[in-house]
Amino acid sequence: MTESTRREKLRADTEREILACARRLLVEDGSHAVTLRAIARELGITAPALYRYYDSRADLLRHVCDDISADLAATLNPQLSAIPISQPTERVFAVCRGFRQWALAHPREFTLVFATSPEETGTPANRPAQDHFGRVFLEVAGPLLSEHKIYPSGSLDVPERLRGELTAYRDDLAASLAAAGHQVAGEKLQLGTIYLILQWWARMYGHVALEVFGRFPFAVNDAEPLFESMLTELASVVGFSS
Amino acid sequence: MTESTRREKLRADTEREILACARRLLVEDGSHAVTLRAIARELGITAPALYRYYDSRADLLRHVCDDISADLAATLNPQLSAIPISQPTERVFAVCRGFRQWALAHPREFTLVFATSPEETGTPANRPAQDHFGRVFLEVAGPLLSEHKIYPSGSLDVPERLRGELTAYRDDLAASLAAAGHQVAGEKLQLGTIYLILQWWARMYGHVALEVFGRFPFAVNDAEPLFESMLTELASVVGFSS
DNA sequence: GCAGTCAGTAAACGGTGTTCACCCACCAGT
DNA sequence: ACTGGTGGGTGAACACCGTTTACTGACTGC
Repeated sequence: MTESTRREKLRADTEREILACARRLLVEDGSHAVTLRAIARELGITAPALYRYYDSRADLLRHVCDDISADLAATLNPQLSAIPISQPTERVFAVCRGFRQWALAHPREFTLVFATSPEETGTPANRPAQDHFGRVFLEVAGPLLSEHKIYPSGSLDVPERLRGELTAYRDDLAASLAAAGHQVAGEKLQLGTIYLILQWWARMYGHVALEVFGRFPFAVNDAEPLFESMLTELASVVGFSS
Repeated sequence: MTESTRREKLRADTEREILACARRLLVEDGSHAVTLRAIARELGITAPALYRYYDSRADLLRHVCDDISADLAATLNPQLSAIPISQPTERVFAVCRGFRQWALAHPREFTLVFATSPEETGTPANRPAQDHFGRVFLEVAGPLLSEHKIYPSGSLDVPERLRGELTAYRDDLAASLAAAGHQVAGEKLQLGTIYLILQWWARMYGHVALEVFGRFPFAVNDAEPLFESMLTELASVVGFSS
């Protein structure tokens, strides 16, 4: 952002150019087409020059991932702002629908960011990667679920073995929400809430991934009704009729 | 199976050797290591010789996929046979648990078969690929859900726009079940049942994929309780307490 | 025995990621 | 204004890769 010297400005420029070119190649021809030589060719430089900017192809792909998830968050946030905070359910729905729409419209980006095993890109455990989206999702789902402090309707207790990890995550989430301005009364974020968020995320992820990959057990031409009914069902689990 | 001539026997042998070698490379070093030259090197032949067996690397990978899902089915079926047909719920649970266990024990195989976008492997739309598993799952879930002819507890009607596709799939499934010996009274396979199976599959897939990829929104060391509670919840949706 | 089939080979083409030595425009300091 | 260093970019090279081509040579069916 704050490039003072002339050199730094130029460097930042070509860095942006590299990422943009990589994204274009990814979108148009798939991740296998994101090639150091292809990028260099397009920028009018040679492949080894790219090593001044990234340690390796894997490193470059990792940055492309970050770039993509930042874009995803930038797409979701405006849709979110259009819905008043007083309608948290609608906000969560907006995020979910937005995520699905984005994934369908950007299948290759989705695949790279959300459906590539960490080892393929050489991702070291906990990259921020999809965290940009995770934050958006959690910052919406968190308030929704915490403000109405609802336990799963099924009266499910949180499995004993999960309590420890869920507790750690609750603290992490609470801190992140506080840092973002949202004030959530600490105790309102119950473990059951965290538990629900996890299940919600797994379910939405499953649907979207299957739809993007066309891996439903039979050819589904239009999975939107399936998605919508999942949303209303999820909402009803939390205690809303939609 | 039935190789009559000597030549055919030899050919089938080296074909098995190729697949075995490819699988080993996949498991040990990831799919990027499954290389025609590496396979040839290991078999003591040269790379172009492999073209006598497969049209291309993509074609070979496709056969590896089939090999893997056949193995998956072979792993699941015995676990299944150990549970009497009179306990369909336990049978479905066994398949689900077996699938998760297999995926965790074979992350790279899982990734290749279940989480690779069709275009990467050049898969032409509807490969049997994961169908081997799909069949096992459906042949268990189908009877369970049809015999007890339960609608989703949430009283959800099947979305109008899905009825057509669900109907087509019901007929397909019924035919496949009949072919496998299971006799399912046609009308018992209600659309709501098919609908449930779809959601069940999406949910299980989502959980397993997230777990294999380590993409839960926070570091979950042991997701088994999460998985188990999902199973009991799914069962309760169908009307059983477990 | 002969002709044909077919697994396997060698060589080549164009592509890849990555490393190395080098060049040279620019910038800071005297 | 000269100088020395920093750093973006180059060219050649290495070791791979998938794939095609023309060719060999052993086995097979007649």
